[in-house]
Amino acid sequence: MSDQKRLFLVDAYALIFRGYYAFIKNPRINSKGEDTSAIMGFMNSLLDVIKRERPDHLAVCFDKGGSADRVEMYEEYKANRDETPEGIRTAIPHICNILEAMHIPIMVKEGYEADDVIGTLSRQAEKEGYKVFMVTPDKDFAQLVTENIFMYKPVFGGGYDIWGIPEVQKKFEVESPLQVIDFLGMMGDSSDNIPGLPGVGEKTAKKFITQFGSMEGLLANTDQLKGKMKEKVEANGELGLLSKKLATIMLDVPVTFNAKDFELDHPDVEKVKEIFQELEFRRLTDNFVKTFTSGAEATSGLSNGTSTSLSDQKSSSPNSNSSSNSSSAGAGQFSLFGGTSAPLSDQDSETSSTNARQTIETTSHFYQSVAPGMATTLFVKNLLNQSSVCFDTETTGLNPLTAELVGIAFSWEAGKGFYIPFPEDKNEAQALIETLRPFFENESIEKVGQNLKYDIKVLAKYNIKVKGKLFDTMLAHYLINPDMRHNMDVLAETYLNYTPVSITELIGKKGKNQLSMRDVPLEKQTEYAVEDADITLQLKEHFQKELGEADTQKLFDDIEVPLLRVLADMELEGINLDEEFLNSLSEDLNNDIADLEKSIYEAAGEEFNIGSPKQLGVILFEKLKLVDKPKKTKTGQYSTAEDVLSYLAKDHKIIQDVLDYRGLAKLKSTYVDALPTQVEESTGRVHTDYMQTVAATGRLSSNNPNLQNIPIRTERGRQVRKAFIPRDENYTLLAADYSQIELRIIAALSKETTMIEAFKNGEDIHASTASKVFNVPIKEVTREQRSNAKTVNFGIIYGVSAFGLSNQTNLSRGEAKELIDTYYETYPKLKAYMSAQVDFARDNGYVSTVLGRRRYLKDINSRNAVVRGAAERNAVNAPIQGSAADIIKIAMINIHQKLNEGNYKSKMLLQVHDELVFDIYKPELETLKTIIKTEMESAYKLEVPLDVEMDIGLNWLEAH
DNA sequence: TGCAATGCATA
DNA sequence: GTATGCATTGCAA
Repeated sequence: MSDQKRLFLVDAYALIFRGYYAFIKNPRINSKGEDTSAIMGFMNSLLDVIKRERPDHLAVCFDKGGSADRVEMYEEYKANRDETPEGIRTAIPHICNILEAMHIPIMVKEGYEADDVIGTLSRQAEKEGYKVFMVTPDKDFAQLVTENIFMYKPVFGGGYDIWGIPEVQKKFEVESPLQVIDFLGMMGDSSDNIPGLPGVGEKTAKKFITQFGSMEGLLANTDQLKGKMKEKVEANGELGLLSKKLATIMLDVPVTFNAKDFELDHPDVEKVKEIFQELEFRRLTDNFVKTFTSGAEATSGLSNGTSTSLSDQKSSSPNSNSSSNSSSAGAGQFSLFGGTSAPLSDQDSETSSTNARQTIETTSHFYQSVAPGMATTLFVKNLLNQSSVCFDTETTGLNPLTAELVGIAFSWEAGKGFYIPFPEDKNEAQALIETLRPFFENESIEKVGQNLKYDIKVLAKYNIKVKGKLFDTMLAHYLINPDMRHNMDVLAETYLNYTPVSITELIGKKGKNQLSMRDVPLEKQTEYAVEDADITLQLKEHFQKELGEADTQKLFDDIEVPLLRVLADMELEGINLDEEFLNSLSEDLNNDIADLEKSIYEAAGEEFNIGSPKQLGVILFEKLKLVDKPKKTKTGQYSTAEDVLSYLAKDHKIIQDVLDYRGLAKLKSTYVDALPTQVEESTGRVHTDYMQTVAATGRLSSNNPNLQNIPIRTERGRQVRKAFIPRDENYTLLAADYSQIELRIIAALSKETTMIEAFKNGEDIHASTASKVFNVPIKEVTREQRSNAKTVNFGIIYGVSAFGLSNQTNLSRGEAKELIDTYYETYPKLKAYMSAQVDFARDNGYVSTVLGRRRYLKDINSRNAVVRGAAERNAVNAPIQGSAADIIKIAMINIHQKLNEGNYKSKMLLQVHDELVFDIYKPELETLKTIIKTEMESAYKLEVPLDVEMDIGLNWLEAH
């Protein structure tokens, strides 16, 4: 019924708080020093609701004097609320004045909360045939929802959710909104200090509601519960019922809904303007006047007209502001580009006398969109005459497998660029990209971009191969300074003193209301996209010089840029996942986790959240007092980290159970349950994203999902690897990994002949080390000796200390020190090499890998021993880890090339630091085994041979 | 909602 | 002791 009268009831404090905190980082202070954030925030929300909904009836409800009844029931009710912030207390009188001037009724009742007032009024209005909307972000109100009463819930980033019965049912997993009370009662609410049932959180509460329907139902049927949970609930029945009462919104407050009073009529505009002016609200005054004068249609119509004519004016005379008398073909064609052109700023707006960063507003530029048809044809012709062009694709999302092209920006001259918008229709878009194919596939035009891997992947989906020389500014900067971040905004600010238009300005913050680039007006798209291309081009000029200075140029041309194409192919390829297998694994884990949970609760004597280190610490060390002097973390919590607990595990079953629980829970949530959700719908495979510029040592990293940390150490964990399977029955997985590559590198670099010989003779390096440091024949080395030697071998790579070593072994600090000393005596050159690295870093401020990849260590001369120590360990580790990364990158590039040249069906799928995984087409197996092994082992020549182990199998576990 | 702290998976 | 990414909890904004 569209003619049903609508009443809006506004939860004042909730909106005031929300508004206040929205400005918390940047509070609104007027010239009198008053903090007006809360008023501003609240008025914005109120006007927004009025403008959107044009309610017939509206009232604003406040709390007064807290809830006497609730405090009587439970003296700690809301006791942990902080005092109302100053900025909010001072706002209240102003808000009341404004509401009065707006002729909006203020509903309060001493001794009741706004919830109760709203609850009561909404029920009364419903009886009189109204549709009621409760304007509040507070989920507790869900209990009041009926067929005619709705929640009108503001969401972050703008807009509202309307919760009716179906939404509440879904959200809380209840049948009736009234069960929300039971839900809140069970789970409790820390902000209102409603205790709830101990040990019951959101998940358990939902389970109980489904099972028993209500708090009373639960309490009457505790015989159906088992173990500790049963005791716990039985013992706390009273508390449960009390919590439920506290959570219940009252419906019998002595207030009356009087339709006449609640009518939203014409406000005293002058009075409101006066108050706003006093508070120094300019925008809000305009907003208010627009909302309440001529009506919405007229207002928005007017503003549209204005903005259109404005932009017309600007685009009509683009050349007047164009930065340079652009050379060549470009200039002559402007008149043909019938599309919109981004506005150009006039320099007159007194640009920075300060050091303020330049922006699009303060810089002269010529950015233009190119219209379809003849203009585009001419544009492409011009494009093909260039020798180096920067381009940047704009798409509908971040996932290149699903993202559609919205436009492509081009720039080949600083301050100038063009934008080709793409139609939404797939066929038309494909037709348009075909006209650009000659450019992208031209071998002799250099392509410049920021994070080209992304653009290349997007274009690959349109069957476009990007050929020719590449210059990726992100990669360039990664080599110039690997420790910094490399996103374009930061680079522009650092190197060009320029702040680009932010993406959030265009499409909003991420979340519900984020727009797609497609929804952005063409003019804005053009500005944003061309600016990116322009800036990237300018950054290239900057970085090109810096690259030339060291081996960095070679690293860039021979390693990182070629690798970018390899990674793009691997990511597009993805890997096949056996989802059914993971699902069954998940069920097994579930059962085992439940068993452990039960056993832990029994030992603890109560239920708690095992996943919370905080709660666990209290149970273990305060309640059970398992240790005299528990170790604390730096924040003062009890440490429940693995190494601490495993030390205690043999004495206390509960600790072993906790460790097992953690292991299984981690396994389930991070791998078994998460991986199937990462399968890409369009390909049916899992596509990780390799980050080429995050690891300061030169390694790759993998995310969404991370396929470089799939478990292998524990029996249970490694089962996950069974889920990674070949493409189909014609394929098999092959894993090839470098054996001991880091130790081989350190042996070679240090020229430690003893160790080099051991590698040359193909000895078990850890046993060999043990035999030497413990002075026993290699055949007589014990398991423990080998294990300790292994730990030291690895420790060396990381920069050992006696402390660290004794922590990792069963050796005492003294024994550890002795072992390290003997180790250095055995391998004196190794020791010398390490010192030399540190000295080099001290003198030069950096260390480098075999290929000259640098890592700068600014703390190497720090007076702080801890900080300096860390830098010294980096000085030792970075060349080792980084050289290994260099070597496998070379191997990847060469193998990729061989696979392409030979037109093999087999594909390289994954890289895990020292391992490569392939989908091998069975008929190609023998040939490729040779190629892969050869390429990996000969990727880089060291004095120590590189050794690669390979295996094949029906899944990644078997292949390893 | 977003962030810090904690813990844990890999090489 | 090196290098990462991510799930969860609990609190702040």
